Amino acid sequence: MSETGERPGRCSNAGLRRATRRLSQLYDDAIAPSGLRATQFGLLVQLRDLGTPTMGELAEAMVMDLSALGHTLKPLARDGLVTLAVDARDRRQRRVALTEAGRTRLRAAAARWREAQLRFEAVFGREKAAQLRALVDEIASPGFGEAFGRPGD
Amino acid sequence: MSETGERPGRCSNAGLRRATRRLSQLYDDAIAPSGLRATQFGLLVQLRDLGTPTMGELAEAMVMDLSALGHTLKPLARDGLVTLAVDARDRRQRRVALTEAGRTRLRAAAARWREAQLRFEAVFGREKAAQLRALVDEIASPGFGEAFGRPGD
DNA sequence: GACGATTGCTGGCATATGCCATCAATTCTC
DNA sequence: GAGAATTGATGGCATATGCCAGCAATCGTC
Repeated sequence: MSETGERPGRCSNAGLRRATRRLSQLYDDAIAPSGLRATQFGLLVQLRDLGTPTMGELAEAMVMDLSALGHTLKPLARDGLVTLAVDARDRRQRRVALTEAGRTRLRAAAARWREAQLRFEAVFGREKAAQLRALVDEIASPGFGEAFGRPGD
Repeated sequence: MSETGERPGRCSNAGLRRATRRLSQLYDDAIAPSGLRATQFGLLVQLRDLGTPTMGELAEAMVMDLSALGHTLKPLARDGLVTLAVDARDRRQRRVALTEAGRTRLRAAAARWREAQLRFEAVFGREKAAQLRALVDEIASPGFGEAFGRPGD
């Protein structure tokens, strides 16, 4: 039984990516008619929850690179769903905000998202969906990166 | 207790994406010195396991869009790590193959990957890592997309 | 065995992400 | 308070991914 030794399992990262591709596809199919990608939907939800965060705050909450966030916001800003404004206190910072158009679009997408989410929970099982959420949330938590040995981040 | 009703949890898709970003970052940091991205590493491992699959077969195994696979292979082919060859039986098909250089690079990356993987399992916990693998593998499985209502795929 | 349907891949376009170099604004230090 | 160090964001470049519109090859049918 050398199975209990140091042998690592198959790649967790690759597995996660595969699942993400599949799931994004399913959510995208559902949300697309509203004019938002599933990714953008997630970003807008986070933005709505945070209010008017700075780019840095939003990036951290999204577990996203700051520049990546900037790129991702571009089409949303272009379409008038979000705005970027220089912060009065610290003019280096940009405050991101959801516009009225953004809120409207978000509401429309949310209805479709809800269906996809319920369908996912029905197909995958509520229990497992909850387990999965707990596991990925832990990985996404700020503490995890540090524990792994990526200080700061 | 209206909690047991139809209310969906937070977005599984968004959660999965966040975790994927974080984890990819950690694996990337570890693997990068070998000259491969974590994504490319995963692709080459899959390729090694399949032998000389057609693009379609590889795409399905990777849960990836065919054209996305094509794009992803381009830098690898450019660097001489993989080759694409017309299949003799069916000239529409392209057989993908790992070159010697590809194998060598893969071996180098595998050593680094192994460390990252063991570290992940140590930090996250073997049990939970295994649970996560099982959950994401199910989502990535071909049957899941169909069950969700995305026939064919 | 010609023709239409199907299959497998490529190319163009768009978003998703990340790294690094840079620039601007703020803070720290003497 | 001037200059150094730090912080917050942008721009350029590269990969990651997906959709759709071709194109070429194969298959099926009469």
